[in-house]
Amino acid sequence: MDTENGKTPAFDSFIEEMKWRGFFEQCTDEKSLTELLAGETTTGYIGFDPTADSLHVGSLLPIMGLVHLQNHGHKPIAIVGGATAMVGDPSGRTELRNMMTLETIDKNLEGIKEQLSRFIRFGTGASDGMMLNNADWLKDHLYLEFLRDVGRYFSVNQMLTRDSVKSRMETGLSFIEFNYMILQAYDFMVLNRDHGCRLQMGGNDQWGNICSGIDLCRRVNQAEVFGLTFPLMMTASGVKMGKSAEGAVWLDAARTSPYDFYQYWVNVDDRDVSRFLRLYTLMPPTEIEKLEKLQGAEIREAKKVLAREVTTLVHGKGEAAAAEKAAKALFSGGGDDSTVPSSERPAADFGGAGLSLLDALTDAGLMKSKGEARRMIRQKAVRVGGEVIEDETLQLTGEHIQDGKITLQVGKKRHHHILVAS
RNA sequence: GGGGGGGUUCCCGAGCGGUCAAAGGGAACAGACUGUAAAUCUGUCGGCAAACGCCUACGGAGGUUCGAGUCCUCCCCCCCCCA
Repeated sequence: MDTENGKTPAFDSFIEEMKWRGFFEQCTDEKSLTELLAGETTTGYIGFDPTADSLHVGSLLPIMGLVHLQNHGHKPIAIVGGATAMVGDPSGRTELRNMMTLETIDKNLEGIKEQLSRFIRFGTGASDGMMLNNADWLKDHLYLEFLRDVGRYFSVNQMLTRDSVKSRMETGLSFIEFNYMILQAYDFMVLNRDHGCRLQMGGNDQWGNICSGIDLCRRVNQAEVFGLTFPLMMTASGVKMGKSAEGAVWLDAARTSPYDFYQYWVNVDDRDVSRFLRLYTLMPPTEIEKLEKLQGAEIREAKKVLAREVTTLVHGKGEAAAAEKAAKALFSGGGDDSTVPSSERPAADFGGAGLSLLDALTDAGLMKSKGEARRMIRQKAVRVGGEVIEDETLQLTGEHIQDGKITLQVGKKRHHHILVAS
């Protein structure tokens, strides 16, 4: 099997690497799947929900799954669920999600495509990735036809035993959600039929849906296909992966700046570092194992490597280096701080009475409201030019400008520079 | 179709007609301690306001009351049981 990026993988097999890196949760038939992967270029897919026009850190795990698949010479397919997003997957949810309009979904698809192409090499070669929208084969079906051709293969009895359904028996499950499983199974069947896809991967909450797809492939295509699931990612503190103070951590630089993205990873819990290095970077095992040996405060070094690696994967080397520089300037002192999150204001704003600190904080996005800004000041959390401010009514004037900028800081970690345009 | 139980601030969840911006817990944020970690302790946690206070919120729309998250009517949604 050739590896097209020229590097020799540290692992002989995809499965072996997935296991070492912590991606492997369940597999439908590990032995046969291993044989398949060893013998031929295998096509595998993962579905992504276009519920927003950007993917977030939560999607990074499946993305990396596809990346590894491709690195081992196989062909990854990313399905964007244009059709299934209209239905809403009940897996892992407690209530019916809001339905999305076709226009929104279309818009979101574009953003996601763009992002995925930074991780996966798309093209027409044997192991080049493909991106497909399941609306293409789902949207024109007639109900009766679909029931007859596909619905006949599903046993309600069996569907009721699926976790995603069972767990909703108390809170309720609408018929439209109940059908999600069928649609996802149908996706797999179509991919198998039209693209020779033999493997579906996904989070462990997808197990039931994946199994349904495998059954359908066998029944309709007489094909043996496989499923592999990843563990559901929680941080050590039991929070869903990818949440920060400002909400979700996005892969889109416009939504989450590379600086904030970098900070997210530098700030992970000690207990998560090793796991994350394996899951979210492509570093070779020997290097990761070296970092895993670090103890105490040294773990910070491992976090920096983690942050740099992941930021590089998502935003590129340049942005990662800039974020690292900014972090160094802010937390270690000295260095180039030109890439710290900033905004611009005309010098005139600081003439006369000046600009109220409260407005400056809220405009910079450091605070959601002036009330919050006041509270923070009372708690001695706000610094201007490094000095703790205790006066809520402070006006920013020329005297606060140093080197053409005013530095704002909230708490230890949130920084912002107001660049004063002359 | 009939009967019963529900819809509360980010989440869970309590809430006698006034003292409810609403108990308690979680999450989150800040301060102390640290290592931009964890744990711990303390504080904060709808908006505007320096403050008095004003505004917006308890599924939706009306109503009764000096006064309603709390009572009444209608509507929407969810759960359970029966048909």
